[in-house]
Amino acid sequence: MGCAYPLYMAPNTVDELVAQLRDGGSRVTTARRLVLTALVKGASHPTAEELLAEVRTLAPDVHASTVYRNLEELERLGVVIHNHLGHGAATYHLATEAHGHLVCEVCGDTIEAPEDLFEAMAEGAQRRLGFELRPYHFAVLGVCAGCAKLAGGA
Amino acid sequence: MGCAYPLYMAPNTVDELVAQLRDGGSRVTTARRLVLTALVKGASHPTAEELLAEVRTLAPDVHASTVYRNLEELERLGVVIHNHLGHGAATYHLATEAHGHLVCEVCGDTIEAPEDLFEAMAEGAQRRLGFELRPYHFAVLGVCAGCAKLAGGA
DNA sequence: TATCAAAATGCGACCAGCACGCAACAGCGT
DNA sequence: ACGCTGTTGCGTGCTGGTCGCATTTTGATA
Repeated sequence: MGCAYPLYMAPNTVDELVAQLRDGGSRVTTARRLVLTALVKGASHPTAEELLAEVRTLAPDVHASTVYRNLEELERLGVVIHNHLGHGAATYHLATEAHGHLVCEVCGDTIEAPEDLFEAMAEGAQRRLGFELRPYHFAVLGVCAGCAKLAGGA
Repeated sequence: MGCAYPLYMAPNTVDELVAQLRDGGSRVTTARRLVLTALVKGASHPTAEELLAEVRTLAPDVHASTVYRNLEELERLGVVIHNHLGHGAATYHLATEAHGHLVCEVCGDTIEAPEDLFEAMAEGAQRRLGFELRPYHFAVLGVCAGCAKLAGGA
């Protein structure tokens, strides 16, 4: 899997991401550039389908499988990361924006977890089970403050 | 894969689970009884499909959708719980055996997490974000001791 | 023990999300 | 500008699961 490690602090313009593509030996195509553009400019946790829609606003003939394959390739190159925020489609973002997610099971809201939230657990899992946590790939679910209040009050 | 965790010896006989069904106002059918039997006697984290196969060894005509609907109903009654151990199909177990899961992204092995592993994180999420963790529904992924050793050595 | 409404089942159609094989096309080193 | 080879569009297929509907079964009541 992994190639290069995600940089800390990448300016992440489309041009720079394109350069990463070239460095990785991949070709730069219209569809690919548009996928990257959508990732840079679009909403924060887009699904493949949302990215496709975004891409199609500029290039209506791009096919869904192209987006899937591009995302796969971009992930192989360490440019993007996908994660699973509960049921349903995977979501994507730039690798430089890696972070854990807390997802509310009630309202579906996604909170980006503070860096250090997983630390104690990661340390415990490592020490006690030899298990190296990767808490970014799958979200941790629960109930957000707002929904907990509603449920408690009702 | 050996799981055999010392649960608190829940007296989950099929008969008792059937009684829970009756108490909940549901009817007791052959298919339902067989699903419960498969959950009690079968492997530790069966998917719906595996349960179906198990059920069909005794009642070959049971339909997949029946198993899905039964699992849904059993969950509604609080008899079973499903969780997601990474990609692929959901897995089911009796509600009395609720526990978190650590799943190895490399070999797919499932470790049942010690009760207290999530405590610090749950406390932190609660205090800092008002987020009430429910770490049981979705597994936390990572790399198990064996696979980490292989990767490190190689 | 027979009756009967409601619940559950079998069956197939259908859905989302995604992977894949293949022929045509296009990027880019030369 | 050429040609190798990576990429695309398109259709097809797969897994995991849901839904509508006609038929069967359950279990409360008579």
